[in-house]
Amino acid sequence: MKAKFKQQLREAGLKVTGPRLEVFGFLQKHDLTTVSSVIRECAAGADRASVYRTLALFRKLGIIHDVVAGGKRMIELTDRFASHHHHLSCLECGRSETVSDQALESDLDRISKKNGFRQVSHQIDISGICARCQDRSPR
Amino acid sequence: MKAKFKQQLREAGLKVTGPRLEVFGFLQKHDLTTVSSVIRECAAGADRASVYRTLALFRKLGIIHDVVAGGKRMIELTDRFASHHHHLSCLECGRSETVSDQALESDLDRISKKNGFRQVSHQIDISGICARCQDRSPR
DNA sequence: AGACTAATTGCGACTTTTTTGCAAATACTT
DNA sequence: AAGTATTTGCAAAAAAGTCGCAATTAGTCT
Repeated sequence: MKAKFKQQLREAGLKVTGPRLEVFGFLQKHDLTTVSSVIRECAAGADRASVYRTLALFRKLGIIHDVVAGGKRMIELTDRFASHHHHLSCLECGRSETVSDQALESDLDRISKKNGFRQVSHQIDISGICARCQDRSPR
Repeated sequence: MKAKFKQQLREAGLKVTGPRLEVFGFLQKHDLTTVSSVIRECAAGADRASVYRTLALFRKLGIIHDVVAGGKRMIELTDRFASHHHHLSCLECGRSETVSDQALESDLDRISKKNGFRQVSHQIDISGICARCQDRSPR
């Protein structure tokens, strides 16, 4: 996966640099994360400004995308660098579970086609209370 | 709809004020919008700080929620004040179309149940190229 | 209608987040 | 190993969001 990443950069005439590897590595370890986490955790290997520039670049290259999970803005690797999935976000504990569902995917395709839309990507976030939190504070 | 809004405020012991009406009215007119648009367009009737406070309040009261459309962070009225729907966002022209689909909704219910999740809300964004933009710049 | 009171506003100062210019450093080519 | 275009870190600036507080206002009670 890291090889594919390097290849994509080189094919675009871009350099494989320390900050880019650092940020990419972090994103691989923490699939769903925030900009401020990346800044904080990559501080040793990448200046704040470089993190912003790197994230902007990754976005443009389709390496990451922005999503909302549990009402908060997050970033994560796109399907090319992580398996396609969606999120169930718990509003109480903040954790996000990952789901994949074929029927869901077909519906989204059908809807896109019906509207003459050429789909590039999609994202789904289900917010609610996870099983564990329901047990802990029953209602 | 505006009556229901006023009622909700009063029932919560909150006042119906100029800024709140102004912001609510703007949100009704521009379903999918951004914080900065609200600030800009409501400047006459609400100070920047009041807009932030008002939006925070609306969020807490479940009057608005944050969504991502076409990769950008937007806000819109929740289902109670606008009919439930999702978005097809064009990455080229930036416009968003609205869709409702029952099969999709059932999928989300099924997925939530399967994971023991008590669903509170969900959001979907399909990003791509709309029919019009495909015609204009064919590929 | 007028007075009372708690909620809300606008303002300005402030913090946080994001962007930008530029000289120095670095990755890649030859 | 040198050459070059890209990228980085830094510092400064712009943009976005927050907060305290005195003044104002909506709703209530007479």
